[in-house]
Amino acid sequence: MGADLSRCASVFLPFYPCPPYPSVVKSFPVLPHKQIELKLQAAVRAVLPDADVSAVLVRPCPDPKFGDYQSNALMSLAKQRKLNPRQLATDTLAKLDVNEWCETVEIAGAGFLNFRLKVSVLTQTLEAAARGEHLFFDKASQSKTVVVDFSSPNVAKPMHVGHIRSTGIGDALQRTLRLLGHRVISDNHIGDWGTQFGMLICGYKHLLDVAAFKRSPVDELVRLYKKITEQIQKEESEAETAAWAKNPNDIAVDIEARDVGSKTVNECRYELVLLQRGWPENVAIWKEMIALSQKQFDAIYGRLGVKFDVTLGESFYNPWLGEVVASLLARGIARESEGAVGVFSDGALPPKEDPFLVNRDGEWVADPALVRKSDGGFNYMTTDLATIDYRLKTWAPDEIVYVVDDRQGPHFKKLFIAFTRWQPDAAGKVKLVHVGFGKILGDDGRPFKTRSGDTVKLGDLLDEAEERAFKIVSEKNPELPEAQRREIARVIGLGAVKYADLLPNRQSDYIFNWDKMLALQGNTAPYLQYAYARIKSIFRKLENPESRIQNPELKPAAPEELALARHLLNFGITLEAVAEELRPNYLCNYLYDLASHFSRFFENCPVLKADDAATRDSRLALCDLTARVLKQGLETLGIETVEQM
RNA sequence: GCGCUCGUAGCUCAGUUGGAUAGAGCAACUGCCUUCUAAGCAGUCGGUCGUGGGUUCGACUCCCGCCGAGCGCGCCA
Repeated sequence: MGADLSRCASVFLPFYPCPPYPSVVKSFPVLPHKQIELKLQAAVRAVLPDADVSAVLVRPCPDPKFGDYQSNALMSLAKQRKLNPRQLATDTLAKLDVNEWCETVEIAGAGFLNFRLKVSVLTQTLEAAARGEHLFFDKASQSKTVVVDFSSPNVAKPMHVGHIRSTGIGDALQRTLRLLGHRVISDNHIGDWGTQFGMLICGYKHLLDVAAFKRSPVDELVRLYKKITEQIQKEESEAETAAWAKNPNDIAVDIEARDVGSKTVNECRYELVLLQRGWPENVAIWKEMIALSQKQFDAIYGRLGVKFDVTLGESFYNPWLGEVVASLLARGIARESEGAVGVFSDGALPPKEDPFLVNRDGEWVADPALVRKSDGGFNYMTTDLATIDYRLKTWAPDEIVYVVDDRQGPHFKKLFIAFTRWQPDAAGKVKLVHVGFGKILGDDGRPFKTRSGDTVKLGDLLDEAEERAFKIVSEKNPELPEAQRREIARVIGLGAVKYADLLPNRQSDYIFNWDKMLALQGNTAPYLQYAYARIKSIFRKLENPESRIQNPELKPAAPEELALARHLLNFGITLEAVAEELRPNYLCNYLYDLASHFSRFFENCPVLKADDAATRDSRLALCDLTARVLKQGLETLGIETVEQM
């Protein structure tokens, strides 16, 4: 890769289509809690003109007996300023006029403000939603551009269970951000470059089973990789044994012998060099491997309904890597050490927080981020630096989000600091975020494998999920035609798997369990889908479905109706929290609560057989709104719904 | 050794700027299908939030010590 393509990256950038900026119509917030919040912030400013009111928030009450919404911001504000919290609350209340939306505001406890929504406001908000004016969330007041980097499988390897987390979380995040009106570029940074291609090409040239390769290319590549690895190990240990026999007293000899003793290792290195220098035969083989792997990735993404705006693998950045290292050297960010080039600590941070230092036996020693190996090859740190540079120049994002395993935390810490030192101005304009997640473990607490010790392929997992769901669907609804049962099973099975992965806090490891992952009871996707299907069933039994919900009047009166209605209004708060903290599980829990509220309503409040027409129409409208939020919420998690199940 | 993450009910996990009596699912037990889908609802049982201190009007949440688990720590990604 000798050509100097890289003096000014932007000149050479190929064109990749990416989503346009969404048109954001700035309007008054549709949700009452937001309007109360704005009023409250104004009141606080009136009392404390220099206060930062961005943390003055209005949240749902944990217990309805306190009211609908609360703010506890005044207590922390009072604490910071050593004021009496109740006095501050009283003063703020004097400046606060929320009569338009609330009953009398109460000061409670140490200084909580409790707001109780007027039923008329609740009703108006619901009716506006029923007319299609909103769905309980506001678009972001400021649209951001966010690059979401997720999934990133490796070429020549099958996607396995380990990929669900990055893929599922990343997809849910991109969907959430888009829903809130942000401009998202989802990028699949696939692993299509690296030393393993030396081995793969070597295997391809000598050991390829053409028929097997045609049948299942990735499986054959995995076999080749294993075969070559075994061969190398065998040759190395033979060389080592021979060397020991010859020279039993020389401790160093075995290491050297291993290194030069394997014919295959040298062949692999040679093939890698040929590839790196652009030898046509090797490049063609490499490209074929990528194309065939991509086909398999696409099959999985198709099933999962995951879409990427761009797929720019590691190799895409090859032309810039030399320039990156040269630039780092020129600016004194990196230096040479033992033949390699690395970014070292600049001493700006205390040793404990400095990712470029590591403590060994009480001494802080250098732990550099290598950007060029002593053999001249580049490291993934180099690629990642080039990638940030490219993304900034191409899309000018406000944020780049990496949905990657927590174990790579130290790498990202180094990467972000290295980039900031390299390009301080550019770095100041972007927020770089590592969205880490825990491991999937087996029952034994060790990384999850099949009984035979292999990793579980993602495709097999999805098959199993659909199969299990099909059995249940067939038990529950034997009268449905098979094609429909298959389709229901597909939606239920995939939904169960995705939801089970999104529900736990992403940071924690979780123990994989088939029954749990494919469970169809309790806090699971099928429970939410079931609530949706029950609503749809009501509408199927209605004579004139559309005519009844054109411009309905909402009269929530029963406790179950009111609780359901109030919960609908919290959809937006939840979506914002997901986008802010990049945690899709908040949405899972919101939707589970929504479905629970609906189930209670469904048990206690007859809809079609309501006492009078007005109540029936009001309840129908409430059902319709619940269905719309459930569908939208599930869709935002990447989960489909069915009309009947 | 050093660093990071974590430790909440028998099991698997939530717990939204530090906030009001710590929640759910599974498992166990008890009721509810001639009324819109029982993949459901109602209820019982079950926790000194690893442990000992500290900060605070208030701590599962923040700080420190200890115990226990997992992960990471120069030329793989």
